[in-house]
Amino acid sequence: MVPKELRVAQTPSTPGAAREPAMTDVARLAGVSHQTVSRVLNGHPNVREQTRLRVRAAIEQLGYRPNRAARALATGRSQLIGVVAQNSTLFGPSSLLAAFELAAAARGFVVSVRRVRVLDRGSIAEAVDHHLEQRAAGIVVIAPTAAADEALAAVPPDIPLVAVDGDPARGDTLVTVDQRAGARLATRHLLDAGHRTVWHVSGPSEWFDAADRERGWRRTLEEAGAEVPPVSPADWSAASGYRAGLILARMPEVTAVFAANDHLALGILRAMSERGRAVPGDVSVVGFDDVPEAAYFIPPLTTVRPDFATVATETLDVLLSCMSGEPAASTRRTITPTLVERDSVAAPSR
Amino acid sequence: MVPKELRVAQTPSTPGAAREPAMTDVARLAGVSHQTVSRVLNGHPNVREQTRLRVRAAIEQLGYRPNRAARALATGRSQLIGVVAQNSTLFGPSSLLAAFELAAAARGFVVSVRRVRVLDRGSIAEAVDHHLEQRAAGIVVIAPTAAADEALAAVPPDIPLVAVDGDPARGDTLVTVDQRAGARLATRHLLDAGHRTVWHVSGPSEWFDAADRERGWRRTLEEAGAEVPPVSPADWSAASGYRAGLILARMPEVTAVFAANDHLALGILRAMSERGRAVPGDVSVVGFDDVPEAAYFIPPLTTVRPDFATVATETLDVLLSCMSGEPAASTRRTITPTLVERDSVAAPSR
DNA sequence: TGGTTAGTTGAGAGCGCTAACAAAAGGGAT
DNA sequence: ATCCCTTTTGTTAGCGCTCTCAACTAACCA
Repeated sequence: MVPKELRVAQTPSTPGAAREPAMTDVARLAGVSHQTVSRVLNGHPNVREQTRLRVRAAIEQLGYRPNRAARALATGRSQLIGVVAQNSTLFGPSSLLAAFELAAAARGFVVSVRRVRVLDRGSIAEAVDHHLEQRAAGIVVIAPTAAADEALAAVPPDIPLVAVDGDPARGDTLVTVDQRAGARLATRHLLDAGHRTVWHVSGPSEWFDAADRERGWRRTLEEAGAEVPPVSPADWSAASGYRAGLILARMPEVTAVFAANDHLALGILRAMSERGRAVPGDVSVVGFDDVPEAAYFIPPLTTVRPDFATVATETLDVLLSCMSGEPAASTRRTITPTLVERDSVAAPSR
Repeated sequence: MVPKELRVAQTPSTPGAAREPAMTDVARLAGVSHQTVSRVLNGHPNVREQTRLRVRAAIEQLGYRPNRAARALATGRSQLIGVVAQNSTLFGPSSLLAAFELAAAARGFVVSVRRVRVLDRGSIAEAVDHHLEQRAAGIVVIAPTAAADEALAAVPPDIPLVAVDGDPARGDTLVTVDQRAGARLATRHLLDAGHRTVWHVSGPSEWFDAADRERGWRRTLEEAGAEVPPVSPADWSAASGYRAGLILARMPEVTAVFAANDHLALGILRAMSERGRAVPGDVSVVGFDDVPEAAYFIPPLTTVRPDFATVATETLDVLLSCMSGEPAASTRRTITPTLVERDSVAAPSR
């Protein structure tokens, strides 16, 4: 049953090198041409069942794996998706990234991540360039700042590119969390609890998501006819939330705070606790992100949850449809977050 | 100054296709052979300065980028490092991953990450196989469980492979945080504060790091002649820390707890607070990892900090030395963590 | 002046695969 | 049996790069 070429195929002509089996080795063993092997591998329909089986057996026996580099070279396109992300362990970006990698792998893509230290124009451009050099089939940029968006303008338009949480004003492909809706949810919730107004500790203003959360908060307040207090600027860290919280804690008129993310909220919680202001008794707090630990803050934090897994799959979806060259399909997706109610919100004491 | 072939090079023979410039295009424009271009690109020494400049100018002008797939095919090896990691947003693994990606990029490597949902043998094997198919130059596995380690045994020995936080009993290349030393630091610290003994809330026992932290804690207690209380088993989550904490909080004899990570500690902190046991007044708590928010827990958490950036660079270092085929160099590295003292530890009240 | 060397460049083959075409091999219907 | 059509298989030519080896140049010493 097994062809006689067997021994030949197992011992390559260069005995010392012991190179990986190539397609021709499989072909020889199966007694077919390398092209037939290629057809079997790529699921080409016109191959006789018997032949297909023989080829599969040969592949199995030799432990053959196709060489992706050769395939990429021959076809001119790779199965590689390049991702540009920022070097942070922030919950949002990293869970998004993880979810994306998983989703891409499930669809047979390789993902190569390039981290950038800072989100400036040069770094982003360098990272994108790197992916272009790899002949990436598509590029995903998770970099929600204006500088990043500028860098994206320089990318040749023929390569599929999706920005995640980029400039909402951006024309082309974009997948975003509806930050404004999330902020509205949080602010509305506090207002509905009876608070006269809501204070805001914001993220770094150069981030689109921070800016949009602030905008959503402001708009909601205005619509409700509530006073719009000055925002407390911060970055995303618990440390800056703590600093902002220390000030807010001294102001008796502050009864409700919307923090731009959960870590900021954690810092605020601690500042309040230190200054003897009870949460939610004296001050109500709402966060954003729903980090897994938020339910175990003191008190458990009411927060806004964006579904990162959905963002990831939608991103892949958009990218794939761009890659298959159907730009007609909707190239913008917006994911609306939900409110998770816990114990950090109550009616004001007065 | 500019050669006359300029126009020819700019308009490729197939006007419609407008393909990316290849090495021969550069060569034509610079008036040299493609081989010389290759030499310039690879920093080969024997190229006349004038020629080098001419080639560089042509590269610049055409916006040429070398095709990595072609290079990989020709040389038989890629500049790609495959990473197998688990699909989690746990602080340790994800900061390690980020640091590694950054370090690898700095050394000119592409890193491709393959996430696995569960750390069982099959998943790990599949992920490793995937990287093998890519002809990865090296593989890094961040999967600290026994099942993962078994899967690694099946990898052909000629491909450089480094396990991070793998089985300490493992023979070959391995980079680990010295979990035992960290646990000792934490336990010792609590003992030194005057506690009769220290209770432990552990991570999932199939993780090597969890097992090792427990082992370090137990050993330290034994050496000090202290009673070894039963461990409270948990996973890494704040939720399970909370559940364990609820029980510990009911036991008056519990005055000191060492949690296997900071999120567990957070859950414990909350359980204590809920049951009216003051930290550190009634109970002292120490965590592990030093997540950025730990300083803003209530109270700020004393914890053990493993330096993930160092783990990442060491990992790359070991991998690179394996790849250059010098197995003589130390293939095992151990990173010793440090204790970060904050406010969650005090002397027992009695 | 020739011969020897080192430095510099070019020509050609081949890495492992796919794409396009060409050639067999199997059915009916005539 | 002949023709045509469909299905299956083989042949050939690249993809863009690196490698090996040969060829050319210039410089040096005898």
